[in-house]
Amino acid sequence: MPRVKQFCEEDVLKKAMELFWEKGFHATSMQDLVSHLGINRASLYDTYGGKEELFDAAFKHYRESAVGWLEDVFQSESSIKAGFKRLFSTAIQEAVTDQCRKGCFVVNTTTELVPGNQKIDRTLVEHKAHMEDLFITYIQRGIENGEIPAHKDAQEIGLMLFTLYNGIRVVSKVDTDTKKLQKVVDSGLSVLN
Amino acid sequence: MPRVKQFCEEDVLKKAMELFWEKGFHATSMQDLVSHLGINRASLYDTYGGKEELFDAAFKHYRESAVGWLEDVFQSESSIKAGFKRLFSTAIQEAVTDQCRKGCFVVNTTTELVPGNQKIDRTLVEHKAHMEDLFITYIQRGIENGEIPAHKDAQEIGLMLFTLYNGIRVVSKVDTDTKKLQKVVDSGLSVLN
DNA sequence: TTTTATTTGGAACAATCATTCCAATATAGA
DNA sequence: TCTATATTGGAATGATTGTTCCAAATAAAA
Repeated sequence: MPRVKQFCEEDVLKKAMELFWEKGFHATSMQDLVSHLGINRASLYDTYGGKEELFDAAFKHYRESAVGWLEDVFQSESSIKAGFKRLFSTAIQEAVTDQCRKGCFVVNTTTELVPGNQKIDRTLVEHKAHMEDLFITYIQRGIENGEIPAHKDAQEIGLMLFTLYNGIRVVSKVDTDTKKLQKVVDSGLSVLN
Repeated sequence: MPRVKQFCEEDVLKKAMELFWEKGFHATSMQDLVSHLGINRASLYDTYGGKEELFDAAFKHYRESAVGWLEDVFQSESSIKAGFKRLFSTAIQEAVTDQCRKGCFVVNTTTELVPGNQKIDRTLVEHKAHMEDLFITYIQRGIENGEIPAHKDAQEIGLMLFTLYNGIRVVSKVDTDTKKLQKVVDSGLSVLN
């Protein structure tokens, strides 16, 4: 009768996420996954269907935790500028620290799989819209409470900072010079003044 | 005795570049290349050695034409701001026009193959340094001739605009809304004032 | 314990991968 | 012409791809 999975699906997704994140969809083989997930090949197909579905699940896991974390940051920081500073400095620290140089899973997937199947395309469009909305709404809040000059265009600045964020995830894969990356952030955030 | 290639190597490189650019290294098969380059499989191996060497050659072809084009733009435009505007608006137009949504070959390669073999890593580091130098020197020129306020930090702005440029190449693969992309550019270029 | 559901290891599959080889053909210079 | 080099089509290589299947083992529910 009703039964419970004997392996921890969260752990499997986490490890699958790491693999796809580091090597990309095409360069990650099912053999890689079977070797590292700690789950049998048959169970893997039984649970997820196939490589593409497993990728979708792992990618979704990444996006949800990334968005959740960002919402936390934007909600918990005392000022709008502090929120953005923490967002960017975390990205820099992640890039400098991570030995694998994985970068951002969303950016990697965008450049590898777009344009691909419609499902991935739609997912990325929706995710981008959600992220932009978070950025813009957050800036709007800063304008309303007087932290950011009222004449500023929240959408314009929000879109720019989101784009810059994506750029940082790219360039920091090649060059992890913290000082240079910090200059990029300083210059970018100057639009908030 | 000395002999001349019977196929045009420039055309072959161009077509190989298009394929690798669009689909990436791993997703492009030798069969794809043989089918589209108009050159025989044996000749291909005879001339380049293998898939990786062919990729290197095609990637080099891209970088050289891209850098050459950028140098032209920066040299020919009347003002520094006009130079950057043309750089960015060309990127936007390319993103909006291209049905394949190829994006930027350098960005795609960075996210797909870093960290990979040392050769690619070194190539990307050198290319980034070269591009940043072009950006920074160009801004420095604007400061010296009075177009850009003297108190501005050329390196800081140059690094930021280069990073933003990379970001645009990413986000424009997902969303080709010209107005939004133009806002990103406007906001980014505001640091020159 | 018996029953039912889940996981396992491993074999097997057909397809595709990058690469090599070769005999035949074509093209150039002598 | 003759000779040397290039290019061709196609077969063959061995490795790896994603996927399916199955009998044995394991674990939970009855």
